[in-house]
Amino acid sequence: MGTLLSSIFYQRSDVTLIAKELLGKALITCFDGQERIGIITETEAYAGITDRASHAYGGRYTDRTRIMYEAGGIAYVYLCYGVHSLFNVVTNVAGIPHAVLIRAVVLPGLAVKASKGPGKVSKHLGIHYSHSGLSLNGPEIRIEDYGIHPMPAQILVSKRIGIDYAGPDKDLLYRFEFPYQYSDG
DNA sequence: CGGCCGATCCACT
DNA sequence: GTGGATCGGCCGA
Repeated sequence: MGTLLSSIFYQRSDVTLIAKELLGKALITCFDGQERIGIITETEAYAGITDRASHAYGGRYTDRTRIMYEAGGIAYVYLCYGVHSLFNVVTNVAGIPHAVLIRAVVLPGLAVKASKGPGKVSKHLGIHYSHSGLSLNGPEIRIEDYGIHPMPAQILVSKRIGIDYAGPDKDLLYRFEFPYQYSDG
């Protein structure tokens, strides 16, 4: 049905551009033989070591964050508030820890049900923080282009959520929404 | 090793 | 609008 995204797509340097271009793409998971699809409708960009909202701010390199330093095209998933697994797309080349948080998808299988909130996205797609590091071009997780491409004017731009600790960077306009309504065809 | 805190969500007021 | 749940990760001692 769709076409996989190339490593070139993920490894570009403009993380906000990639965050916008991920809108409308299909995030597909297959765990326990069950395939689930979500069309991405909301993203946030996290711009690496200079971004106070990023886990990699200041070059922080730990067992958890080292995934972000790998080459773009893999998943960075981490546990938030001891409850929620939050799913990110790692971007840029190896050594530059950029990432895009997927905040919302629409789920064709649930008849136009939206899944808003990054914790719910992972819950509905069966993603767990133990999946951090998996390829986005593999049997468990993949992202495809289904030919859904929002016009720039359709994309809502705003501040990121839940990062009030990030000082001046909390006001960066790094959140992107595409008010897409799924319908058959 | 202990303590603090979070890229959230839900129930309740 | 507010507060509690809940626990791995991070940092300081």
